[in-house]
Amino acid sequence: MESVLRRQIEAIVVLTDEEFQKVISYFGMRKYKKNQYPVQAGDPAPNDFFVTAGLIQSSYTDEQGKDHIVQFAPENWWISDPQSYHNSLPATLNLLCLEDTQTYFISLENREKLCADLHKMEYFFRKKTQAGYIALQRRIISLMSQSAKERYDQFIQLYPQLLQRVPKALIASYLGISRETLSRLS
Amino acid sequence: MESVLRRQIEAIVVLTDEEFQKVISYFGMRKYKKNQYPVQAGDPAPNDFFVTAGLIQSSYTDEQGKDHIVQFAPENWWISDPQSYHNSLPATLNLLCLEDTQTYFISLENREKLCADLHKMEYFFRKKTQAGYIALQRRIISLMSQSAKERYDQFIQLYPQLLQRVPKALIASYLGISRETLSRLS
DNA sequence: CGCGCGATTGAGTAATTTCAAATCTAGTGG
DNA sequence: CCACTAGATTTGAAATTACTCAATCGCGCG
Repeated sequence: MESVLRRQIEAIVVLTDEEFQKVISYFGMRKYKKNQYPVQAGDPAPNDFFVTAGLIQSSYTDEQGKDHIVQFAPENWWISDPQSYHNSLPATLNLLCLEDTQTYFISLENREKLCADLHKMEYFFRKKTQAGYIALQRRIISLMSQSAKERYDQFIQLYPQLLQRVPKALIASYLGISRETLSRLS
Repeated sequence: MESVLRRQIEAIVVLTDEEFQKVISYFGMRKYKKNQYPVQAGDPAPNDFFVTAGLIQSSYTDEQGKDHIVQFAPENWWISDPQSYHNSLPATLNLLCLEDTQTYFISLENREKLCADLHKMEYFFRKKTQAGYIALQRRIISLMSQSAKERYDQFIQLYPQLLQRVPKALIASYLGISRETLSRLS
């Protein structure tokens, strides 16, 4: 399963075996059962997770108690509460496993050490965050310019595999619409 | 005006005078008049702009011809079409100067050279992009969980100075609501 | 068989949009 | 100093979109 992480990194920077051993030494590995919470709002959120198997979601619970899905992270995705993680603040999001899940995780401290230690990894994280930034900007534009149906159709195009794995109510929440409205989209 | 850029960078990494001279050598400087377009959709978008004076907005024009403001960049802000910039693709956004504006800009090629040349600057850009990612995630949560009025109130809290400088119709567009609706929020 | 979860359907309601018209305001030239 | 204009903002009224609440349906599993 380390190989999944290695493949992810080597899509951006090539590593020698020794370098990858160094990289992996900064990570921890942890498995979760379905319905476990890797991070709970209010608690510390010291880790950024790379999912090698299973599925995690992050969500925000608003003042009215309504849940809003921020992200789904199946295999090969990274997930955290970035605000809490990067600023060492209590979590504002919940991370919840929607399936039995295996993760490699890295603390902020170790991430910084790793970046200082191996310049390639600083490049990797810079590129990865850039790509994430672009994706979020596209999502904002989508929320502002597209109807519920258009957003749903786009979601199907982008993440067909998630349709099978995630209850529609959660997809609706991710898209910013009610489960009933999503159900009525033909 | 270089000093504005230097202050921005030194909020994150400390530079010697020689290091800053090296940094600035990778940037260009350019002034724009109000209503000029530093980037136009369809054209190349080879530069990331740091605004030292004035105000630039980025916006997306949808299929119905409706404009959606993605970002405002007053002094001390960075702005670009990140998707086009980082992937060397034709612009999908427009950057428009809302005031006479002075910028320092850097091409993707120079940014990469600078990061390779001066490790501190790779750190700077990594941290900067991280902060941007967090801000966008907060904006997504805001769009999904808050009413028009709540978003407007939050905008006033976050950017009181922009209220004076930007027409309400553009703020409405940034918030994802119509100008009429914003006008009706007391 | 019956439970429980997820998905659907119906009806009424709330928020926001659209289109149109009116009003306000700052800057300009006479 | 005033009239005028262009841009910005506000207001009104109808239409649309999506939400909420409630009830029903479907189905896999013990």
